[in-house]
Amino acid sequence: MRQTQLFTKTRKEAPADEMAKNAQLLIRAGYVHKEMAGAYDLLPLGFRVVDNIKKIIREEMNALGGQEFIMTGIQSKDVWTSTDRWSDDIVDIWFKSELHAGGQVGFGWSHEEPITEMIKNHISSFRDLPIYVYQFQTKLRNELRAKSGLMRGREFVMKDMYSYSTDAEQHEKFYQKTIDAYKKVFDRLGVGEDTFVTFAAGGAFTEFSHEFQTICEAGEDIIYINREKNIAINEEVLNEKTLKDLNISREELEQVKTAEVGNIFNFGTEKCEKMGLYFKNEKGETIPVHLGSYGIGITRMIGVIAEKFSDEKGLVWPESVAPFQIHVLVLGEDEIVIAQAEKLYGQLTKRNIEVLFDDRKGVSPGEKFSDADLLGIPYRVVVSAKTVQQESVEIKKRTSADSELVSYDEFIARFTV
RNA sequence: CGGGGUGUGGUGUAACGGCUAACAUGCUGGUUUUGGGUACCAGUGACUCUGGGUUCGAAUCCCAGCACCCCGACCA
Repeated sequence: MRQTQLFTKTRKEAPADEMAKNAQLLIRAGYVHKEMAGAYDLLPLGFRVVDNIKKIIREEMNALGGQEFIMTGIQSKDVWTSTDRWSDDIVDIWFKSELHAGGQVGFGWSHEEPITEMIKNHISSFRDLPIYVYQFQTKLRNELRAKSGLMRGREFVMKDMYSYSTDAEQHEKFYQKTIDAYKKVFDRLGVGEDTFVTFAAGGAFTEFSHEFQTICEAGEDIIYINREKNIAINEEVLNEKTLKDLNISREELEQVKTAEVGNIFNFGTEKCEKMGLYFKNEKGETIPVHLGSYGIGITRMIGVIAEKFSDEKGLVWPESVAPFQIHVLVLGEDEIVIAQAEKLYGQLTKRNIEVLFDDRKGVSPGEKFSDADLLGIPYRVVVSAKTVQQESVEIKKRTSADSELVSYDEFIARFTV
Protein backbone atom coordinates (compact mmCIF):
# COMPACT_ATOMS: atom_id res chain seq x y z
CA MET A 1 0.00 0.00 0.00
CA ARG A 2 1.14 3.47 -0.80
CA GLN A 3 1.50 5.70 2.20
CA THR A 4 0.09 8.62 0.20
CA GLN A 5 -3.15 6.66 0.04
CA LEU A 6 -3.23 5.82 3.72
CA PHE A 7 -5.66 8.30 5.23
CA THR A 8 -4.25 8.11 8.73
CA LYS A 9 -1.48 10.40 9.88
CA THR A 10 1.10 10.06 12.59
CA ARG A 11 1.44 12.63 15.33
CA LYS A 12 4.25 13.67 17.56
CA GLU A 13 2.23 13.88 20.70
CA ALA A 14 -0.38 11.63 22.21
CA PRO A 15 -3.64 13.11 23.51
CA ALA A 16 -3.16 14.32 27.08
CA ASP A 17 -5.97 12.19 28.48
CA GLU A 18 -4.44 8.97 27.28
CA MET A 19 -2.05 7.59 29.89
CA ALA A 20 -1.75 3.98 28.80
CA LYS A 21 1.33 3.36 26.69
CA ASN A 22 -0.50 1.04 24.32
CA ALA A 23 -3.17 3.60 23.49
CA GLN A 24 -0.66 6.44 23.24
CA LEU A 25 1.44 4.62 20.67
CA LEU A 26 -1.47 3.16 18.74
CA ILE A 27 -3.13 6.56 18.49
CA ARG A 28 0.07 8.40 17.59
CA ALA A 29 0.83 5.89 14.87
CA GLY A 30 -2.72 5.95 13.53
CA TYR A 31 -3.74 2.38 14.33
CA VAL A 32 -6.76 3.31 16.39
CA HIS A 33 -9.03 6.25 17.15
CA LYS A 34 -10.73 6.72 20.44
CA GLU A 35 -14.48 7.22 20.24
CA MET A 36 -15.04 7.43 23.98
CA ALA A 37 -13.70 5.87 27.13
CA GLY A 38 -13.21 2.19 26.48
CA ALA A 39 -14.21 2.31 22.81
CA TYR A 40 -11.66 2.47 20.04
CA ASP A 41 -12.08 2.41 16.26
CA LEU A 42 -9.73 0.13 14.40
CA LEU A 43 -8.23 2.24 11.62
CA PRO A 44 -6.75 0.53 8.55
CA LEU A 45 -3.45 -0.28 10.24
CA GLY A 46 -5.09 -1.55 13.41
CA PHE A 47 -7.60 -3.46 11.35
CA ARG A 48 -4.79 -5.27 9.57
CA VAL A 49 -3.20 -6.23 12.88
CA VAL A 50 -6.52 -7.63 14.12
CA ASP A 51 -6.90 -9.50 10.88
CA ASN A 52 -3.48 -11.09 11.27
CA ILE A 53 -4.23 -12.16 14.82
CA LYS A 54 -7.54 -13.63 13.68
CA LYS A 55 -5.83 -15.53 10.88
CA ILE A 56 -3.49 -17.25 13.30
CA ILE A 57 -6.26 -18.12 15.72
CA ARG A 58 -8.53 -19.29 12.91
CA GLU A 59 -5.86 -21.71 11.67
CA GLU A 60 -5.34 -23.20 15.11
CA MET A 61 -9.04 -23.44 15.93
CA ASN A 62 -9.79 -25.08 12.59
CA ALA A 63 -6.99 -27.54 13.27
CA LEU A 64 -8.84 -28.52 16.46
CA GLY A 65 -11.96 -29.22 14.46
CA GLY A 66 -13.57 -25.89 15.26
CA GLN A 67 -16.23 -24.52 12.94
CA GLU A 68 -16.35 -20.77 12.55
CA PHE A 69 -19.71 -19.04 12.69
CA ILE A 70 -21.08 -15.81 13.99
CA MET A 71 -23.93 -14.98 16.32
CA THR A 72 -25.99 -11.84 16.69
CA GLY A 73 -24.98 -9.01 18.95
CA ILE A 74 -28.46 -8.50 20.35
CA GLN A 75 -29.80 -11.17 22.64
CA SER A 76 -33.18 -12.04 24.04
CA LYS A 77 -33.98 -11.69 27.69
CA ASP A 78 -35.54 -15.16 27.93
CA VAL A 79 -32.33 -16.93 27.08
CA TRP A 80 -30.61 -15.32 30.03
CA THR A 81 -33.36 -15.67 32.58
CA SER A 82 -33.14 -19.45 32.26
CA THR A 83 -29.74 -19.34 33.94
CA ASP A 84 -30.64 -16.39 36.14
CA ARG A 85 -28.07 -14.10 34.52
CA TRP A 86 -30.36 -11.41 33.15
CA SER A 87 -30.61 -9.43 36.37
CA ASP A 88 -28.32 -6.43 36.77
CA ASP A 89 -27.78 -7.50 40.35
CA ILE A 90 -26.14 -10.68 39.13
CA VAL A 91 -24.43 -9.45 35.97
CA ASP A 92 -23.52 -5.82 36.46
CA ILE A 93 -22.07 -5.13 33.01
CA TRP A 94 -25.18 -5.48 30.87
CA PHE A 95 -26.01 -3.00 28.16
CA LYS A 96 -29.75 -3.34 27.62
CA SER A 97 -32.38 -1.69 25.52
CA GLU A 98 -36.11 -1.71 24.87
CA LEU A 99 -37.58 -2.85 21.61
CA HIS A 100 -40.04 -0.41 20.06
CA ALA A 101 -42.21 -3.45 19.44
CA GLY A 102 -42.10 -4.20 23.14
CA GLY A 103 -39.81 -6.32 25.24
CA GLN A 104 -36.21 -6.06 26.26
CA VAL A 105 -32.99 -7.07 24.59
CA GLY A 106 -29.44 -7.23 25.86
CA PHE A 107 -26.24 -6.53 23.97
CA GLY A 108 -23.98 -9.52 24.11
CA TRP A 109 -21.31 -9.39 26.78
CA SER A 110 -20.99 -13.19 26.42
CA HIS A 111 -22.62 -15.74 24.14
CA GLU A 112 -22.68 -18.81 26.35
CA GLU A 113 -26.43 -18.83 26.87
CA PRO A 114 -27.53 -17.87 23.34
CA ILE A 115 -25.27 -20.39 21.71
CA THR A 116 -26.39 -23.18 23.98
CA GLU A 117 -29.98 -22.27 23.23
CA MET A 118 -29.25 -22.30 19.51
CA ILE A 119 -27.35 -25.60 19.71
CA LYS A 120 -30.44 -27.25 21.23
CA ASN A 121 -31.87 -27.25 17.73
CA HIS A 122 -29.00 -29.33 16.46
CA ILE A 123 -28.28 -31.92 19.11
CA SER A 124 -30.48 -34.85 19.93
CA SER A 125 -28.28 -37.92 19.68
CA PHE A 126 -24.81 -38.94 20.83
CA ARG A 127 -24.11 -39.13 17.10
CA ASP A 128 -24.38 -35.34 16.93
CA LEU A 129 -21.54 -34.87 19.40
CA PRO A 130 -18.99 -33.54 19.93
CA ILE A 131 -19.46 -30.07 18.44
CA TYR A 132 -16.84 -27.35 18.44
CA VAL A 133 -17.81 -23.90 17.27
CA TYR A 134 -16.15 -20.54 17.52
CA GLN A 135 -16.62 -16.95 16.46
CA PHE A 136 -14.87 -13.61 16.49
CA GLN A 137 -17.35 -11.38 18.24
CA THR A 138 -17.63 -7.83 19.36
CA LYS A 139 -18.53 -7.99 23.02
CA LEU A 140 -20.20 -5.10 24.80
CA ARG A 141 -19.69 -4.72 28.50
CA ASN A 142 -20.83 -1.78 30.56
CA GLU A 143 -17.68 -1.69 32.64
CA LEU A 144 -17.79 0.55 35.67
CA ARG A 145 -14.41 1.79 34.72
CA ALA A 146 -12.73 1.38 31.35
CA LYS A 147 -8.99 1.64 31.60
CA SER A 148 -5.53 0.90 30.30
CA GLY A 149 -6.26 1.85 26.71
CA LEU A 150 -7.22 -1.17 24.63
CA MET A 151 -6.78 -3.50 27.55
CA ARG A 152 -10.11 -3.01 29.26
CA GLY A 153 -12.74 -1.57 26.99
CA ARG A 154 -16.51 -1.46 26.93
CA GLU A 155 -16.42 -2.81 23.41
CA PHE A 156 -13.86 -5.36 22.36
CA VAL A 157 -13.31 -8.23 20.00
CA MET A 158 -13.08 -11.71 21.42
CA LYS A 159 -12.66 -15.14 19.96
CA ASP A 160 -14.98 -17.41 21.83
CA MET A 161 -15.17 -21.13 21.23
CA TYR A 162 -17.56 -23.63 22.77
CA SER A 163 -17.29 -27.38 23.03
CA TYR A 164 -20.25 -29.70 23.46
CA SER A 165 -19.27 -33.19 24.52
CA THR A 166 -20.98 -36.39 25.53
CA ASP A 167 -19.10 -36.94 28.76
CA ALA A 168 -16.32 -35.74 31.02
CA GLU A 169 -13.72 -37.83 29.25
CA GLN A 170 -14.52 -36.51 25.80
CA HIS A 171 -14.63 -33.02 27.20
CA GLU A 172 -11.33 -33.36 28.99
CA LYS A 173 -9.57 -34.61 25.90
CA PHE A 174 -10.62 -31.59 23.92
CA TYR A 175 -9.88 -29.26 26.80
CA GLN A 176 -6.28 -30.48 26.87
CA LYS A 177 -5.97 -30.21 23.11
CA THR A 178 -7.18 -26.66 23.34
CA ILE A 179 -4.54 -25.80 25.89
CA ASP A 180 -1.92 -26.96 23.40
CA ALA A 181 -3.57 -25.04 20.56
CA TYR A 182 -3.64 -21.90 22.67
CA LYS A 183 0.04 -22.31 23.44
CA LYS A 184 0.68 -22.45 19.71
CA VAL A 185 -1.40 -19.34 19.18
CA PHE A 186 0.51 -17.35 21.76
CA ASP A 187 3.83 -18.65 20.43
CA ARG A 188 2.88 -17.48 16.97
CA LEU A 189 1.77 -14.12 18.31
CA GLY A 190 5.25 -13.69 19.73
CA VAL A 191 4.32 -13.81 23.41
CA GLY A 192 4.73 -17.54 24.05
CA GLU A 193 7.76 -17.14 26.31
CA ASP A 194 5.89 -14.82 28.61
CA THR A 195 2.51 -16.51 28.58
CA PHE A 196 1.57 -18.96 31.32
CA VAL A 197 -1.23 -21.43 31.66
CA THR A 198 -2.43 -20.30 35.04
CA PHE A 199 -4.57 -21.96 37.65
CA ALA A 200 -7.46 -19.67 38.46
CA ALA A 201 -10.81 -19.81 40.18
CA GLY A 202 -12.94 -22.48 38.60
CA GLY A 203 -16.50 -21.79 39.64
CA ALA A 204 -19.06 -24.29 40.83
CA PHE A 205 -18.19 -27.32 38.79
CA THR A 206 -14.41 -27.48 38.76
CA GLU A 207 -11.82 -26.46 41.23
CA PHE A 208 -9.78 -24.50 38.69
CA SER A 209 -10.19 -22.85 35.35
CA HIS A 210 -7.17 -22.07 33.25
CA GLU A 211 -6.20 -18.58 32.33
CA PHE A 212 -3.56 -17.65 29.82
CA GLN A 213 -1.66 -14.86 31.47
CA THR A 214 0.99 -12.82 29.68
CA ILE A 215 3.57 -10.92 31.67
CA CYS A 216 2.76 -7.27 31.19
CA GLU A 217 3.28 -4.32 33.49
CA ALA A 218 0.02 -2.75 32.36
CA GLY A 219 -1.92 -5.88 33.21
CA GLU A 220 -4.43 -6.21 36.02
CA ASP A 221 -3.55 -9.58 37.43
CA ILE A 222 -0.90 -10.85 39.78
CA ILE A 223 0.21 -14.41 39.33
CA TYR A 224 2.92 -16.58 40.85
CA ILE A 225 5.10 -18.56 38.50
CA ASN A 226 7.84 -21.13 38.49
CA ARG A 227 9.42 -21.31 35.05
CA GLU A 228 11.31 -24.59 35.60
CA LYS A 229 8.31 -26.52 36.84
CA ASN A 230 6.09 -24.58 34.43
CA ILE A 231 3.56 -23.78 37.10
CA ALA A 232 1.55 -20.58 37.35
CA ILE A 233 -1.05 -19.73 39.96
CA ASN A 234 -3.36 -16.77 40.04
CA GLU A 235 -3.14 -14.77 43.24
CA GLU A 236 -6.88 -15.37 43.79
CA VAL A 237 -6.37 -19.11 44.36
CA LEU A 238 -2.97 -19.01 46.01
CA ASN A 239 -3.38 -20.74 49.35
CA GLU A 240 -1.96 -23.63 51.33
CA LYS A 241 -4.27 -26.15 49.71
CA THR A 242 -3.39 -25.09 46.17
CA LEU A 243 0.31 -25.17 46.93
CA LYS A 244 -0.02 -28.64 48.36
CA ASP A 245 -2.12 -29.89 45.45
CA LEU A 246 0.42 -28.60 42.98
CA ASN A 247 3.32 -29.83 45.07
CA ILE A 248 5.16 -26.55 45.20
CA SER A 249 6.22 -24.19 47.96
CA ARG A 250 5.69 -20.49 48.17
CA GLU A 251 9.45 -19.84 48.09
CA GLU A 252 9.78 -21.39 44.64
CA LEU A 253 7.31 -18.93 43.13
CA GLU A 254 8.03 -15.61 41.52
CA GLN A 255 5.42 -12.87 41.57
CA VAL A 256 4.68 -11.22 38.22
CA LYS A 257 2.14 -8.77 36.87
CA THR A 258 0.16 -10.11 33.95
CA ALA A 259 -2.68 -9.51 31.55
CA GLU A 260 -5.23 -12.22 30.97
CA VAL A 261 -5.25 -12.89 27.24
CA GLY A 262 -7.16 -16.14 27.25
CA ASN A 263 -9.38 -18.20 29.51
CA ILE A 264 -10.73 -21.71 29.19
CA PHE A 265 -13.53 -22.92 31.35
CA ASN A 266 -15.24 -26.20 32.10
CA PHE A 267 -18.93 -25.89 32.83
CA GLY A 268 -19.52 -29.59 33.26
CA THR A 269 -23.17 -30.33 32.66
CA GLU A 270 -24.42 -27.53 34.86
CA LYS A 271 -25.38 -24.99 32.25
CA CYS A 272 -26.84 -27.51 29.84
CA GLU A 273 -29.00 -28.93 32.60
CA LYS A 274 -30.29 -25.47 33.44
CA MET A 275 -30.98 -24.72 29.81
CA GLY A 276 -32.32 -28.13 28.87
CA LEU A 277 -29.65 -29.29 26.46
CA TYR A 278 -29.81 -33.09 26.56
CA PHE A 279 -29.07 -35.91 24.15
CA LYS A 280 -29.86 -39.61 23.91
CA ASN A 281 -26.94 -41.97 24.44
CA GLU A 282 -26.49 -45.42 22.91
CA LYS A 283 -28.81 -46.92 25.50
CA GLY A 284 -31.50 -44.38 24.82
CA GLU A 285 -30.91 -42.56 28.09
CA THR A 286 -31.36 -38.81 28.29
CA ILE A 287 -28.06 -37.20 29.27
CA PRO A 288 -27.01 -33.56 29.73
CA VAL A 289 -24.25 -32.24 27.46
CA HIS A 290 -20.83 -31.22 28.77
CA LEU A 291 -19.97 -27.63 27.93
CA GLY A 292 -16.62 -25.88 27.73
CA SER A 293 -15.86 -22.30 26.72
CA TYR A 294 -12.58 -20.96 25.44
CA GLY A 295 -11.84 -17.27 24.95
CA ILE A 296 -9.04 -15.13 23.59
CA GLY A 297 -9.20 -11.35 23.83
CA ILE A 298 -8.24 -10.13 20.38
CA THR A 299 -8.21 -6.41 20.95
CA ARG A 300 -6.65 -6.81 24.37
CA MET A 301 -3.94 -8.83 22.64
CA ILE A 302 -3.11 -5.80 20.51
CA GLY A 303 -2.77 -3.72 23.64
CA VAL A 304 -0.53 -6.30 25.27
CA ILE A 305 1.68 -6.60 22.20
CA ALA A 306 1.94 -2.82 21.92
CA GLU A 307 2.90 -2.62 25.58
CA LYS A 308 5.46 -5.38 25.38
CA PHE A 309 6.96 -4.67 21.99
CA SER A 310 7.72 -0.99 21.81
CA ASP A 311 10.54 1.38 22.62
CA GLU A 312 10.97 5.10 23.00
CA LYS A 313 10.65 5.54 19.24
CA GLY A 314 7.45 3.60 18.78
CA LEU A 315 5.88 0.24 18.11
CA VAL A 316 7.84 -2.91 17.29
CA TRP A 317 5.45 -5.50 15.84
CA PRO A 318 6.26 -9.19 15.72
CA GLU A 319 6.30 -10.27 12.07
CA SER A 320 3.26 -12.48 12.55
CA VAL A 321 0.93 -9.62 13.39
CA ALA A 322 2.55 -6.59 11.75
CA PRO A 323 0.24 -4.69 9.40
CA PHE A 324 2.92 -4.89 6.71
CA GLN A 325 6.13 -6.88 6.50
CA ILE A 326 8.23 -4.27 4.76
CA HIS A 327 8.24 -0.49 4.92
CA VAL A 328 9.90 0.88 1.80
CA LEU A 329 11.12 4.45 2.17
CA VAL A 330 12.16 6.48 -0.85
CA LEU A 331 14.39 9.41 0.03
CA GLY A 332 14.76 12.48 -2.14
CA GLU A 333 12.95 13.28 -5.34
CA ASP A 334 15.51 12.21 -7.89
CA GLU A 335 13.58 10.59 -10.74
CA ILE A 336 15.95 7.67 -11.00
CA VAL A 337 15.63 6.95 -7.30
CA ILE A 338 11.85 7.14 -7.40
CA ALA A 339 11.73 4.92 -10.47
CA GLN A 340 13.86 2.32 -8.70
CA ALA A 341 11.69 2.42 -5.59
CA GLU A 342 8.55 2.07 -7.70
CA LYS A 343 10.07 -0.89 -9.48
CA LEU A 344 10.90 -2.69 -6.24
CA TYR A 345 7.48 -1.89 -4.81
CA GLY A 346 5.89 -3.41 -7.89
CA GLN A 347 8.01 -6.53 -7.70
CA LEU A 348 7.22 -7.06 -4.04
CA THR A 349 3.48 -6.55 -4.32
CA LYS A 350 3.37 -8.84 -7.34
CA ARG A 351 4.77 -11.53 -5.06
CA ASN A 352 2.03 -10.82 -2.51
CA ILE A 353 4.48 -9.44 -0.01
CA GLU A 354 2.81 -6.90 2.20
CA VAL A 355 4.57 -3.60 1.69
CA LEU A 356 3.88 -0.12 2.91
CA PHE A 357 5.55 2.24 0.44
CA ASP A 358 6.43 5.65 1.80
CA ASP A 359 6.08 7.47 -1.49
CA ARG A 360 5.35 10.84 0.09
CA LYS A 361 6.99 13.79 -1.60
CA GLY A 362 8.33 16.80 0.22
CA VAL A 363 8.79 14.85 3.42
CA SER A 364 12.30 14.94 4.83
CA PRO A 365 14.29 11.76 5.40
CA GLY A 366 14.27 12.39 9.13
CA GLU A 367 10.51 12.54 9.22
CA LYS A 368 10.20 9.33 7.20
CA PHE A 369 12.58 7.55 9.53
CA SER A 370 10.69 8.75 12.58
CA ASP A 371 7.38 7.64 11.13
CA ALA A 372 8.83 4.26 10.20
CA ASP A 373 10.04 3.77 13.76
CA LEU A 374 6.69 4.82 15.16
CA LEU A 375 4.71 2.50 12.87
CA GLY A 376 6.96 -0.38 13.84
CA ILE A 377 6.88 -2.45 10.66
CA PRO A 378 9.48 -5.26 10.99
CA TYR A 379 11.70 -4.38 8.02
CA ARG A 380 12.61 -0.89 6.86
CA VAL A 381 14.02 -0.68 3.37
CA VAL A 382 15.56 2.56 2.16
CA VAL A 383 15.92 3.52 -1.48
CA SER A 384 17.96 6.69 -1.93
CA ALA A 385 20.54 8.28 -4.24
CA LYS A 386 23.16 6.57 -2.13
CA THR A 387 21.70 3.08 -2.46
CA VAL A 388 20.84 3.46 -6.14
CA GLN A 389 24.46 4.37 -6.86
CA GLN A 390 25.44 1.01 -5.40
CA GLU A 391 22.55 -0.79 -7.07
CA SER A 392 21.30 -1.97 -3.73
CA VAL A 393 18.89 -1.20 -0.93
CA GLU A 394 19.45 -0.66 2.74
CA ILE A 395 17.60 -3.08 5.00
CA LYS A 396 17.15 -2.49 8.69
CA LYS A 397 15.16 -4.57 11.10
CA ARG A 398 13.01 -2.57 13.49
CA THR A 399 14.50 -4.58 16.34
CA SER A 400 18.08 -3.89 15.31
CA ALA A 401 20.21 -0.77 15.34
CA ASP A 402 22.25 -1.86 12.34
CA SER A 403 21.41 -1.88 8.68
CA GLU A 404 22.88 -3.71 5.72
CA LEU A 405 23.21 -3.02 2.02
CA VAL A 406 21.75 -5.73 -0.17
CA SER A 407 21.54 -6.03 -3.95
CA TYR A 408 18.11 -5.71 -5.59
CA ASP A 409 17.93 -9.38 -6.53
CA GLU A 410 18.97 -10.59 -3.15
CA PHE A 411 16.48 -8.29 -1.50
CA ILE A 412 13.59 -9.62 -3.56
CA ALA A 413 14.75 -13.19 -3.10
CA ARG A 414 15.03 -12.81 0.63
CA PHE A 415 11.37 -11.90 1.03
CA THR A 416 10.03 -14.30 -1.56
CA VAL A 417 8.62 -17.35 0.11
C1' C B 1 -19.88 2.66 42.62
C1' G B 2 -16.37 5.45 46.61
C1' G B 3 -12.09 8.84 46.42
C1' G B 4 -8.86 12.30 43.73
C1' G B 5 -7.79 15.22 39.37
C1' U B 6 -8.56 17.67 34.55
C1' G B 7 -11.64 20.14 30.57
C1' U B 8 -8.51 26.48 26.24
C1' G B 9 -7.62 26.16 17.78
C1' G B 10 -6.87 19.22 14.97
C1' U B 11 -2.74 18.02 18.78
C1' G B 12 0.48 19.64 23.08
C1' U B 13 0.78 23.79 26.29
C1' A B 14 0.39 29.30 28.28
C1' A B 15 -2.44 33.44 30.04
C1' C B 16 -2.72 38.17 37.91
C1' G B 17 -10.39 38.54 37.97
C1' G B 18 -8.77 43.55 33.36
C1' C B 19 -6.06 45.29 25.94
C1' U B 20 -7.89 41.80 19.95
C1' A B 21 -6.99 34.58 24.52
C1' A B 22 -0.45 33.68 23.64
C1' C B 23 3.27 29.88 22.04
C1' A B 24 4.59 25.32 19.69
C1' U B 25 3.01 21.72 16.41
C1' G B 26 -0.29 20.59 12.42
C1' C B 27 -2.55 22.44 7.96
C1' U B 28 -2.30 26.08 3.20
C1' G B 29 1.01 29.03 -0.15
C1' G B 30 6.15 30.29 -1.09
C1' U B 31 11.70 30.17 -0.68
C1' U B 32 15.19 26.65 1.17
C1' U B 33 16.85 21.72 2.50
C1' U B 34 17.33 16.23 1.03
C1' G B 35 20.27 10.02 5.43
C1' G B 36 17.19 11.19 11.67
C1' G B 37 10.92 15.37 12.59
C1' U B 38 15.89 21.50 7.90
C1' A B 39 15.46 26.87 8.20
C1' C B 40 12.70 31.11 7.12
C1' C B 41 8.42 34.21 5.25
C1' A B 42 3.13 34.75 4.75
C1' G B 43 -1.51 32.68 5.94
C1' U B 44 -5.28 29.29 8.39
C1' G B 45 -7.50 27.75 12.60
C1' A B 46 -10.83 28.61 19.65
C1' C B 47 -18.44 31.39 21.34
C1' U B 48 -11.90 28.84 26.53
C1' C B 49 -17.07 21.47 27.68
C1' U B 50 -22.53 22.92 28.77
C1' G B 51 -25.97 25.71 31.82
C1' G B 52 -26.55 28.94 35.77
C1' G B 53 -24.42 32.42 39.45
C1' U B 54 -20.89 36.28 41.71
C1' U B 55 -18.63 40.88 39.53
C1' C B 56 -18.22 47.22 36.39
C1' G B 57 -15.48 43.08 34.12
C1' A B 58 -14.79 35.65 34.20
C1' A B 59 -10.70 31.00 30.47
C1' U B 60 -9.64 32.44 35.60
C1' C B 61 -14.07 32.59 41.45
C1' C B 62 -18.83 29.68 43.02
C1' C B 63 -22.84 25.88 41.93
C1' A B 64 -24.89 22.05 38.83
C1' G B 65 -24.48 18.86 34.76
C1' C B 66 -21.57 16.28 31.13
C1' A B 67 -16.95 14.24 29.48
C1' C B 68 -12.11 12.35 30.24
C1' C B 69 -7.93 10.48 33.34
C1' C B 70 -5.93 8.17 37.83
C1' C B 71 -6.44 5.14 42.62
C1' G B 72 -9.72 1.67 44.84
C1' A B 73 -13.84 -1.74 44.53
C1' C B 74 -15.65 -4.85 40.56
C1' C B 75 -13.91 -8.10 36.46
C1' A B 76 -19.12 -15.46 35.19
